[in-house]
Amino acid sequence: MLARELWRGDAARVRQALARRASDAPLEELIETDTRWRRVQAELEEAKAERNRGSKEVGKLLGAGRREEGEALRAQMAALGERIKGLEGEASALSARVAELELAIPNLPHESVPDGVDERSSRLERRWGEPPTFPFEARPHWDIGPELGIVDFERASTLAGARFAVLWGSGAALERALVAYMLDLHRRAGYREVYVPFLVKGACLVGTGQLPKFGEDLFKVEGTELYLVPTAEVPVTNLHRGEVLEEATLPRRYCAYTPCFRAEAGSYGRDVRGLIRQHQFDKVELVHLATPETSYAELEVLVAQAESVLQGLSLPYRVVTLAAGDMGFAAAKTYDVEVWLPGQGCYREISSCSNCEEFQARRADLRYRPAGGGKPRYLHTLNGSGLAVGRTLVAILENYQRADGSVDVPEALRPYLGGLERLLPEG
RNA sequence: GGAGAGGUGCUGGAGUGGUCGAACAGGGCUGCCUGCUAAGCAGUUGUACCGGGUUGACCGGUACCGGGGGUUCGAAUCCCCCCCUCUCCGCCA
Repeated sequence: MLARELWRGDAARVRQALARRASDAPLEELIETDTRWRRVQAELEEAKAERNRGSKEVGKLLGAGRREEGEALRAQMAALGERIKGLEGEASALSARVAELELAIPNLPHESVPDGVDERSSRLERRWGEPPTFPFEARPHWDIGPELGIVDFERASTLAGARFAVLWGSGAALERALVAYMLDLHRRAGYREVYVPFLVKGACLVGTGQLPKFGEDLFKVEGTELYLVPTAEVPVTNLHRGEVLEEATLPRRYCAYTPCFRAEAGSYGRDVRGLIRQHQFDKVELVHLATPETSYAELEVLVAQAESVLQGLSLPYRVVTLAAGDMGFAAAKTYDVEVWLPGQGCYREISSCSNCEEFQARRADLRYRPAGGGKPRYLHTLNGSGLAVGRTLVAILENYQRADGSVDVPEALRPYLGGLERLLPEG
């Protein structure tokens, strides 16, 4: 949510920023409705002030035994009450509409974000590692996994339909090892691990920006008001909803493992094979809460932390800055970390690290009290994957594959797998 | 799931139709006093929104006593619905 002063005071600037996003947000309707609301609100409050004065007077007159005058004024106030009721209805309808429209305006892109509306306009920041060369044709993970007997799409389909996977044996263990490895790495870097609910109220999703606009991407549990989390960003960012944190406790850096559930509406044709796009996947998430002064420095810390996971696994990757029109709803600036996938001969997103500035903080009411005292201010929220576990598994299968179909286990993971050095056909 | 109790400001805790944004106490802040600390004395101390303005000094107004609706000239106070917390019972990993 944007600060109201922003579009009330400088609509042109907001209009221009939204144009960079190629956004169809209802800014003009918002401004117009807001103007009408304020007009009615002023009228309403004036009427109420009059009634408050009159009602006090009624009490006095009746108390003083001046019955006739009191009754006359009472009747007058009753009439005024009717008018107030009408204005109230009008004002609350307009105010509700303003709130609704406000929630439909995305965050404004940071000045350092490149122009453009899709990934072709992303700006390459850096590359790390060399894509491996193979003396054979590199194969995709959807062949490698099933042949080793550790990834099973057929049985997943029997259980739940398309876009699910069953992991067997060392595949399941590898998934678990990755989660543990990532969390340990983050904890050593000073992140506080947190375990959170996998079901959340709608208010949390409004807080982070998934609702009200993107409900079709979510799974809602029938008969309840709860949603399956699409990312740990939602419960973790909402942890301090309604709180005022002391500046001395910032920045806060949290990490959390959760499964993530996404309906993937509107992505029917895309990534239909393999583990890349699933209704359910594991992810370790990083969330920072920071002051406005430090949030962009924190974004660099965050993306570096995500990168350290890939470095630890010796997986080649690159970092790009997303274009203004390619970012998520809540983000002001986003770095994508893309891992090299030999089976597909391209870099694929494995982490997305964003600074949402105060956009989510306003929605979720996350504030801090400045060190010198004074009024609470909205803090800045950041989040990033560290990393998407399923896609990391994909990257390992494809980058560590061998001619005979076996797959080496990255050194860093061996302690988590009882020293296992290589994945061989099993089952 | 069943029964009971309760939700008031930073905290404890009064208030059962008007003079209550809310007694009193604690805490915080300011000043006095003080060699320092403690104690004491005096004052002060919420948030959001709307309007005005020397545009975040200030002035006026409205709202807020768990949330929503109702009764009334007027609601923290009366009525209805909902949520949450606590205690006991049941069930359960």
